[in-house]
Amino acid sequence: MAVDQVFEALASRPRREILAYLSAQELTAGDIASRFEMTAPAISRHLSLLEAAGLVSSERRGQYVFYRLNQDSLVNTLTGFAFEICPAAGPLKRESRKLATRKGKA
Amino acid sequence: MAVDQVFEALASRPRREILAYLSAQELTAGDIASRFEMTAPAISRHLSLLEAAGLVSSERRGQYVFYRLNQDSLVNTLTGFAFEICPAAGPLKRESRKLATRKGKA
DNA sequence: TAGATAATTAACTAATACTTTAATTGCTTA
DNA sequence: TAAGCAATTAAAGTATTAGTTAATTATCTA
Repeated sequence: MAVDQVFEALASRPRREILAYLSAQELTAGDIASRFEMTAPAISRHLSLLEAAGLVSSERRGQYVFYRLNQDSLVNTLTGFAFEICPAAGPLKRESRKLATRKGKA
Repeated sequence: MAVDQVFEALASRPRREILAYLSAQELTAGDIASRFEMTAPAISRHLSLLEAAGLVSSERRGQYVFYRLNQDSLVNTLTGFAFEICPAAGPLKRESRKLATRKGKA
């Protein structure tokens, strides 16, 4: 099950920070590495893990490898799990109401 | 930040299964242990970790210690993170629509 | 083609996490 | 108070993870 890999991938602050960086824009492996106090190989491993979990995708363009976030994968897994554990409770419902409202306004 | 502990806690299949069991009803440590092929001390450690992360609460009643799920804590953290990474995207929005619809019907 | 840059893989070390058995604590009841 | 069950804590071993440096692969450019 991919859920295992996703939660494993998320159990690391630097990996979650990488996802946050990628939420704004796609970045090269080097771009990402430069944002951390860690060597490039270490970042490369984190990226492999995130990709294996299906949370990011990579594409080589010339010398560079660009990484981008797979939003759906992340959101599907997290909300899927949240709904499994507590079907329709609390803050998520509130969030949804907010979203629904915004949609109504748009 | 509690987020670290929550994601750490979720990075374990048995711990996620414990949460799933607790989503239906509160259970004693022994009840939970009996559902796994693992010794009681091992389960006890998993429970401690879940409690430290704020995902469950425990209460001793006589000989027994009852555990229950802290739904809000789980949902808050997961949706908080999901929204941080992708503000209003995809399946969560769909989920919310579904919820909003159900609410309309109720 | 040779040299330089980007990125990954390999090999190794250090730190963490998981599980087990054994010992301990808390509560109940005969 | 002693015996017994529930649960946790302690101690110890094993395995996994995260990080480093060194070597390798891929691409670009002079």
